[in-house]
Amino acid sequence: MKKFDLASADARSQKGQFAKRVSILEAAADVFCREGFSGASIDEIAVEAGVSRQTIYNHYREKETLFMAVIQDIMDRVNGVLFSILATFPENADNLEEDLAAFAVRLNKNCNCNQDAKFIQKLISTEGNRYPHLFQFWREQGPGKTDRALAALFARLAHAAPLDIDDFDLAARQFIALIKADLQMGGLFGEAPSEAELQDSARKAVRTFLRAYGRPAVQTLA
Amino acid sequence: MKKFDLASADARSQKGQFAKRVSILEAAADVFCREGFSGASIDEIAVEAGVSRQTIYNHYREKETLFMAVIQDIMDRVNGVLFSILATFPENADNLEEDLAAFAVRLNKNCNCNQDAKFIQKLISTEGNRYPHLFQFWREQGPGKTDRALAALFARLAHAAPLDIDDFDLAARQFIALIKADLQMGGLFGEAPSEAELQDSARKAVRTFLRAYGRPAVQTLA
DNA sequence: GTCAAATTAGACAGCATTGTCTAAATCGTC
DNA sequence: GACGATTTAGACAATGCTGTCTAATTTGAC
Repeated sequence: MKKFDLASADARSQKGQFAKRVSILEAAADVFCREGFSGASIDEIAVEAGVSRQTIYNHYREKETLFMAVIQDIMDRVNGVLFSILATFPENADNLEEDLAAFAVRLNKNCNCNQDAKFIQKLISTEGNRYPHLFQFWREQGPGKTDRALAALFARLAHAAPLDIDDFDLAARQFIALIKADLQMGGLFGEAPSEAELQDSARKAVRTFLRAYGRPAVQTLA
Repeated sequence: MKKFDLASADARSQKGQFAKRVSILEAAADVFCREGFSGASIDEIAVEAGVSRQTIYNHYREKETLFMAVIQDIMDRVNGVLFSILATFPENADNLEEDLAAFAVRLNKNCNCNQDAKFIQKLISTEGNRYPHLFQFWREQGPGKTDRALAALFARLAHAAPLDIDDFDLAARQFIALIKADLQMGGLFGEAPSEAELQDSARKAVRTFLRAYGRPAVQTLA
């Protein structure tokens, strides 16, 4: 919310049609997310974007086009962030618990407690039935790909770390489930968790994960 | 969807204002869930309930009253089912994995893949911000209470079973997270999982849970 | 069968919204 | 400063929705 306001204030003061497009997309995301597709009015979006209604109709032919554009825009952004974070998955066992917990914090912060991520999650549940093809795509490109990618990363890690995993896909899904366990309740509209809570929650999740999947560490023999 | 249709068909053929109230509540639930609060029209609800629009206004003064009644109705039902299932939590360690998995299946089937449960989850995310007090209530009476109740049940079980749990609340949250791990993606609008999938998923979740929290079973000494 | 209560269909006002149109104002660029 | 493109404010028709009203019909109980 505040993020969008600030951003659109920026855009409002900037020049050029590009800035207006951005401003509209952000305001639209905000309003669609608050009110749902039918509840959102173009006028409201226009006001929040600091733009006239007609401008919106100039850029996006109709309400549905705008909606699609918003979804597409945010999906791209979320996916980009997601895969940049997957790239930081630990590769060795030097500080396994530490590294996995830090990774979990990054994942939660940027892909679960994120404004964009909340938006997608919410819109999936509200308008998912209305636009099956769009969300089919999201399902395959987003969570679907995440699970498989994470499974591969665990497989790689298992070479370097004392992990006893026989089903990497399952382990990946369970890892994700565990690190989200404490965030579920706050859900989509609660207050965002603090940094400390994120750290603590991730640490506990990883600890449980490693108790289930970690082989007893090889004791230093010498 | 089909469930509601059948139910309202029943109600339509029955007599009495009670049957009409039920029929209206069910149709309203269906339409609110499909369309959201603003997207749902009273006319649509009336048609689906097999009832005239005016009758709806007779029973529930306005749209918002009807909405509240629907939520309240479903919340009661969901909570009832939920606590009846919590009552079936295993008490001893005779068949721990088996019993926990069966419990997980019951929980998933009746509290996660349920029509009512989906409804509440969806409405929480769409209208949660609009009616904070209502959903504050849900949050405390629903998931909040579930977590604590389940924590107590694990504490009781730990007396009889070889479980190494130091934070029962955490374990309860993680148990719930794990048994939902495979259902997350299908999410709110995908096809319902088959019985076999439910069994399999629950079994794997419980296995991981017990690998994390189960002490190595005491070998029969004699 | 009678009578009161509940239900129905339909008309209706009031309002919000979408999307179009136009004429004026503003912007970016040269 | 001039000119073409963009933006703006506002009016506008069409539509759909809520909630009220009424008059006719059906239902349930006696």
